[in-house]
Parts: sequence; structure tokens; C-alpha cells
Amino acid sequence: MNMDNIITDKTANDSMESRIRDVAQELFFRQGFAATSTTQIAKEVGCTQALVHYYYRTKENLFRQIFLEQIQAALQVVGESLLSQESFDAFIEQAISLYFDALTRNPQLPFFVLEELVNNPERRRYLRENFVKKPSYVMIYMQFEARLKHEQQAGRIARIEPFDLMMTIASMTVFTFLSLPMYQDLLSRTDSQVKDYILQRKREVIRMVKKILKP
Amino acid sequence: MNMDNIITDKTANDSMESRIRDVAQELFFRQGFAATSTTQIAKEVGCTQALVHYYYRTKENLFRQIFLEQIQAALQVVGESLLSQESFDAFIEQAISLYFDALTRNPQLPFFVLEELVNNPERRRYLRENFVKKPSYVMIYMQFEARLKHEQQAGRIARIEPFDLMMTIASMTVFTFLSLPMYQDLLSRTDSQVKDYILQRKREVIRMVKKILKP
DNA sequence: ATCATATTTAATAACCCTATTAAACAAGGT
DNA sequence: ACCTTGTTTAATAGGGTTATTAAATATGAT
Repeated sequence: MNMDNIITDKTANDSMESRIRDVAQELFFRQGFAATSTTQIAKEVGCTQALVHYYYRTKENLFRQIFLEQIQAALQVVGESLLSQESFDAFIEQAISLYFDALTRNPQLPFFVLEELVNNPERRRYLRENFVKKPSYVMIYMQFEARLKHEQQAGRIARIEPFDLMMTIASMTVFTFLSLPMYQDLLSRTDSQVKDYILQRKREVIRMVKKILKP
Repeated sequence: MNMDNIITDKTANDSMESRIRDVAQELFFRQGFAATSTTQIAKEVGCTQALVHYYYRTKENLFRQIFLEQIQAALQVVGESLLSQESFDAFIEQAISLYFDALTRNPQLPFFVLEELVNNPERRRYLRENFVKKPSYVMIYMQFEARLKHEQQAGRIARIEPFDLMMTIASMTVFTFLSLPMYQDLLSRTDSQVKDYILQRKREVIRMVKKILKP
């Protein structure tokens, strides 16, 4: 592998290594870990299956790399939203909007993460070791908690546990995208109708959360 | 297969056929379709793998049977909750409570249904043909819609689209259980703590939905 | 006791899967 | 031109997978 390569943006790089990574990601997203084979990945890339193993040695390895990157990117969005210095209401609005936009760009992400965490204790352990323990991620939550408590003491918003607020926002955001294939298919919606639906749902979620937060 | 069998309750019946079904359900729930093999099912039942195919011919067949039963049972709960003749607020409270209780008894159900519907267009088509079209299920939704509109015209609750209200309740209920393994594992909670958490979350969801519905 | 019917097993065909190995091929440096 | 290093392929070991088949075993009815 050429480590002198100036281009480090993996998505822009079209080397075999990154093409395998990209195709693998797409297939893991669509089908999950168990239903995706290295043979299928190779076929879709247009190389031999041995090459997939040459670069990543095992399927589990390839998966983990993608998995961590995705989780990291997702947590990044959550972290950034907390940097807002505006009023709490504006911050909540901005945060929800940011989540919706991030997931609109990557609608399969919630399911991908869920699938591999729900029925895989080993991966949850891996996640706990690599992220939840990390001070930076603990800090993000504590910051959110402090800010909420502060607003409550000032009487500007209603009493609600920080964890409950977080879960409520996560629920409504994530579930919108989890149920999207059902929405589209069962109600026979076009892609453009789905886009409108997401925007409309975003507005509605913001409205509802604001109402919940009213003192 | 003995069709004269008086016992029709499948869970109480310990014939090989139903034992296979029960074990298969447990494994499909825990691991999903792709990660579960008929060999594993047979091993857990204590019979040969050929027997699994003798009764159900294909793995897909066995899966579908379980899948339909579960969806049917889930929709049953939704339907029943609408029979309530109490005030709208009481009805909402009762409905959410019912969903939470149903899922507490069967916490893997949301993920099981999701897993197989999200990345399987073929199963979504199957579901649409078998359920969404059925007049009884259309009726359930229309009943809910009519009742909500009626309350709104009377000025007793705030303006909100029936679909949005339904999605909101579904989001918060379903997501609680989807995220349960993460909650338990990442925060190192005991089973009893998890139980308390579910109850607490149920109360909170009811409280929030009521607040959203306030005029 | 016999016979039909239902249940269960052993054996196997015909795959597909992961991972490794050795050999072929490219490209750049000297 | 040659050698080194990195890339890619063909071949294959050693599994596991679904599904079918024929043969063995139970069960119940007559």
C-alpha cells in the first residue's frame, strides 16, 4: 500500500482498497453483515475475492473499519450541534434540523448501526471500550445536561430529565428514517414525495419538542 | 400432521412441528434470518436438520409463517386499543400503556419486524398484499383518524395530523425497545433497573404526548 | 397382525462461504 | 536490465449451507 499518497480522502480515492471499502459499505448498509459475502463484494467491485482479503484480511475486519467510521461520523454530528451558542430553543431547533439533514444524506445509517448493535453483544462491548468510555463523548453529554439544567433553573423551560429529552429527540429522528422504506413502499410514495415527507416531519418534530419544553 | 388435534394453541403444543417453530422463532428473533441456519435450529430442537425441512420445506417458508403471526399479533394490539370508549386523553394513555406492556412481553419484536422489512423489498410487498390492503386494517386507521378529527373540532385537543400523532407514539414506544440492549449494556444496567427504566419511560412518553395534545 | 400413514433419520447433491497460498504481473529505483 | 516492492489472480483447503431422497421407525385403524 502506497503510504505516500497525498490523497487521504477515502471516498475520493479510487484505488482498489478504497473501492472495496466503498462497495462493502454499501452492501453492509443494504443487507447487513451476515447477508453480505466477500465474494459478492468482489464481484461488485470487479476484482477477485482474494483481493478483499489481501487488503482487509478478514470480513470482520473490513466490517469493523466501516462500522467505527460510521459511528464516529454520527457522534461527530451530535457533538457539533452542542457548540451552538444561541438560545436553548434555537439550539434544540438547530440540533434536530442537523440530525435530520445528516440522516437524509445517509438514511440507512440508523438501521445499519442498530442491526449490528442489537443482536451482537460482542460489538456493543467493542463500542463501549472504544467510545462510551472516551472523555470527549462523556463531556458532550455533560455539557448538554448542564445547559438544560441551567435553563430549567432560570425557569425558561419545563422540567424534564436530560436523558428523556435526548431519547425523545433520538426516537423521533431515528424512527423517521427506520420506517422510511415501509412508508415509501406500503403507501406507494415517489422519491420526491418521500423528500417532502421528511421535511414536513422535521418541522413537526421541532414543533412538538418545543411544545414539550414549554414551561 | 394430525389435524384432529384438539390442542390448537401452538405454544402449548410440544409436537416436533411446533417445537421447531418455537425454537426457530427464538433464533430468528435473536439473530435474524440470515444469521440463523436450519442446522442450528435442528441442533437446538434436538432433531435432524431434515425434519425442519420435512415440516416447513424451506427456511423461507418457516420464517414467513413466524413473521406473519408476529405482525398479526402486533396489529391486534393496535386494533384493540382503539376500542376504548373513554375520553380521548384516557384513550391515548391506555393505548401507549398497552403498547409498552405488549413490547415488554416481547422486547425483540420491533427489531425483528424492522430487520426483515427494512432491507427486504420482497417482504414489504408480501406484507402489503397480506395486510395493508385488508379492509379491517384500513378501518382501524380511519377510526383513529375520525376520532382525532372529532376531538379537534370540539376544540378539546391541539391541531395535529393523525399520521403525525401515530408516528410520534410509534417512534417513542418502539425506539425505547430498539435501544434497550444498548441502554442496558453501555450503561451497565441490571435487569431490574431496565424494568424500572421502561416503566419510567412509559410514564414520561404518556406525559409528553398529552402535553403535545394540549390545545 | 397387518397395513397404511405419518414421522424421523442418514446420506448426499449441489451449492456458497472464508481464508490462505503460490504464482503472475506492474512500476519504480538504481 | 535487474531487482525490489506492492498488487492481483488462480487454485484450493476446509468449512458450512439448503434441500432432497430413500430408507427406517412409530402410530393407529381395521
